[in-house]
Amino acid sequence: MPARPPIPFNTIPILAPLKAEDRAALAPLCELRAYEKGATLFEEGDPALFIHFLFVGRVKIVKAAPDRDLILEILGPGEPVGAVAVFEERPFPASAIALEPCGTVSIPEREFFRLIEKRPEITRRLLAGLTMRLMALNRRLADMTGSVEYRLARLFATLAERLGKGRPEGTFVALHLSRQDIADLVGTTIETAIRVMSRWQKEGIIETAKDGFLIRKMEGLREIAPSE
Amino acid sequence: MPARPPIPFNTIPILAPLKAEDRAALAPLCELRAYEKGATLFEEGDPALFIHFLFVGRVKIVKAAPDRDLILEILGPGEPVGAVAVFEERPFPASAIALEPCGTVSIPEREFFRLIEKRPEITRRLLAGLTMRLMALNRRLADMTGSVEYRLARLFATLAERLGKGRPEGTFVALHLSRQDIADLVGTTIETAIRVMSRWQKEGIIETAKDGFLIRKMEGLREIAPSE
DNA sequence: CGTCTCGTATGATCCCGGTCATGGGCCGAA
DNA sequence: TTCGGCCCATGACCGGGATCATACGAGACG
Repeated sequence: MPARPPIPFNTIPILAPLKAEDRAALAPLCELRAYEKGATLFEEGDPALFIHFLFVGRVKIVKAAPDRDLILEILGPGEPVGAVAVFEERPFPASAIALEPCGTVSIPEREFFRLIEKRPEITRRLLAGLTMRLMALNRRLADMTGSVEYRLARLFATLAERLGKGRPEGTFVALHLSRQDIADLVGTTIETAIRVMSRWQKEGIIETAKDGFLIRKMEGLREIAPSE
Repeated sequence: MPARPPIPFNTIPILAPLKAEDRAALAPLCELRAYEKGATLFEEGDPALFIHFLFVGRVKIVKAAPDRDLILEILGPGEPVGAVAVFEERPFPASAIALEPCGTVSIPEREFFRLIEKRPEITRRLLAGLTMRLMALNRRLADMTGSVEYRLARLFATLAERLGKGRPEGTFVALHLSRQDIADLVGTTIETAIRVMSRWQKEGIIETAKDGFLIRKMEGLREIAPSE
């Protein structure tokens, strides 16, 4: 067996509390995987044999809706991917696709169960993570009733909040999303997404860069979608 | 101190595994509460001081959206109400309103934490419940992109699945919902909800009774909303 | 170099569904 | 009985956004 790269436990909050002995026991059972941009980690309907933990890159969780698709969430480094499916012992209810080059630690389902059996605090962390996602989903569900422009404004407001960097010209969100992605996030068509984005571009509210978005006028967004 | 009615632990799956001694310790700290139809258990923004467990009746969880309201879920006997807010130590993110006369056992937040501290299997059950709700929400979110008729068909299909009784004339769902409730569930206005419902009535698909709905043609619903 | 594909952009058209208005049945209060 | 609410129902109107069609720039590749 060739030398294996070390598992980056410390970049994964849920696994960070593991002690050295746990890590040593777990490490040989994990797989380290790399995915290119656009690659599929798993597809809706696949059996959930592994739980994946992202340590680099971002992944979108996509559910195929009757007509068009919908992006349920975007996960970043440190987050578990496909945890609920593994926990429920069901096939994945949605697909996971790499938005950027990604790396995951993938733990076989059986090992994962043994792990949470042994370490209750992991369960606690999972619980905390799930409740947060539940509340976020609740919000999104409620937001889905507004206009497309409203939903888009919300989207960029929360993106800016979660991963925006302050800059002299405005707030920069270092995440490339195609117009199609944007449309899938707010549940609309690519054309309308494009229309709103180009209008905002003209109005100097937001600007699309090669590797992300520059929000020039946060107030512009806020007056479209008064944040609560 | 007057004699207190016994706490119906056994009707609440999450609390059922408690042993006699736990129950004896917990009982004096719980409150038994009764709510009339239409009464408010708690309102969006209230501090989450109690976690409630329903043992009779049904409750709707409503979030006030920018323009109209949206019913996030409908909870029945045995289910926890407001668990996530308590767990996150935040104010309730939505309101809970009794759809029918309801009874709850309400446990003070502190006692609840002490409980899950002591009994890890309760945490497990919570986790299982949350993941199920998460998956249900995911589905609903994806469904929100379809037409109103599609969403309504989905609504009644899942209602029939969850609490429908077989009858010679069709499937009966013993749950009274006003047109406004129906509209809030699928995120539309009362008028369109009424329109679709009366058309379906004419087409002999569904019928509104005093105390619920009678679905005469499940196939009628299925061909509008092919269930996965 | 052409051309093929992919993402972006924009206009024309049409329809679902939101809004406004009106009316009817039912029930409890005066 | 009459009045005032509340819920259900139906019609007229109009606008946001989906759909269809077309076009343009950029990178990939023979």
